[in-house]
Amino acid sequence: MLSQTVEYALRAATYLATVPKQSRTVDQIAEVTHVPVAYLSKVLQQLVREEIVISRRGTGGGFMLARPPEKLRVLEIVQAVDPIERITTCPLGLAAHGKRLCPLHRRLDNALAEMERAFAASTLAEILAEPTKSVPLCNFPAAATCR
Amino acid sequence: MLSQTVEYALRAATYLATVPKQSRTVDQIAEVTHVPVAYLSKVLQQLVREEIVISRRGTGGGFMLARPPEKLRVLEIVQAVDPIERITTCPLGLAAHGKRLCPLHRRLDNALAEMERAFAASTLAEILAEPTKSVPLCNFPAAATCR
DNA sequence: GCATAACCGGATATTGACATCCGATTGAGG
DNA sequence: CCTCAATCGGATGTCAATATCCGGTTATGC
Repeated sequence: MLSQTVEYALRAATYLATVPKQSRTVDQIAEVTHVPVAYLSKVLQQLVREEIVISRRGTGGGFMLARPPEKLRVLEIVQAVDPIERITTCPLGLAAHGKRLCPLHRRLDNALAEMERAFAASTLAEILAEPTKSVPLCNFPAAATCR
Repeated sequence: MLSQTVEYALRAATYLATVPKQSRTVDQIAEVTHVPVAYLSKVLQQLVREEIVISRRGTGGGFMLARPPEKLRVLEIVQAVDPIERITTCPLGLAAHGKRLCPLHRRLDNALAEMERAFAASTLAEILAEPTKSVPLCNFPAAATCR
């Protein structure tokens, strides 16, 4: 339902949000987020192209959020790596009819719209600010307690 | 986001709902729904196993809804062919911690829950009953007007 | 009981998502 | 300007989703 790539991108972004304005190398991010390092590198490149993240090469380089966590919504990260494709025309491969969807596809598209809304509703900052008492599992920077 | 298989299963089920208690052959269903016939056959077999649809072999056989359209929810068809996998434990591959999700995965799972809710909200009967005036595109049995 | 209609199940492409590898490029620091 | 650290980009490998094919099985009707 949600692609691995989205999951990886969100983990990376969430981690970077815990150290805003600082950069981390692919290897560092991979270790904390448990994402295969080579693939994570590709995912981060996508985030760079979409200007979610900024990269710097060379010594002391790495990846850094392009904006403060308050200004980064989960939806933006999803759309950057694996966009939610809304249904805008009848998928039956029919040419000559307008933009109106049949009741079935209207409902499917509504469900997709719900997803978008849900993802647009949170920023990375909100995710990190959440109290999340009682064993903050999978939570950064408490990653050490997570294994 | 939604798999082809789900799309195909829903088209087939929606079509069968327009002729409840009657059976249609794979070829008939494939023609109306514009789904590749060989693959549709596999999808229908899945629906048979999940008791969404009943099959009969031999002359006059085919596929038929197992229940009246009022009793068939979109969600059931989705779950039959490509189940929505809710996030029940931290996906970071960590063994020794409970069932509690971190804020990030809590939100992702909430989005999945929204999808489930959206799909559970409609029955096939409701989809067919919708007024859908003004060129009922992609709509059965007006399939002829659809091409 | 034979011919025909239709689904069933297994074997086999094909395609895109996921993943790896490595040489090229860029930047920092002495 | 040389070395080292790090990303970048292209080539390649793997696997599950999609899709096809066909022989086997079951049911109908004569």
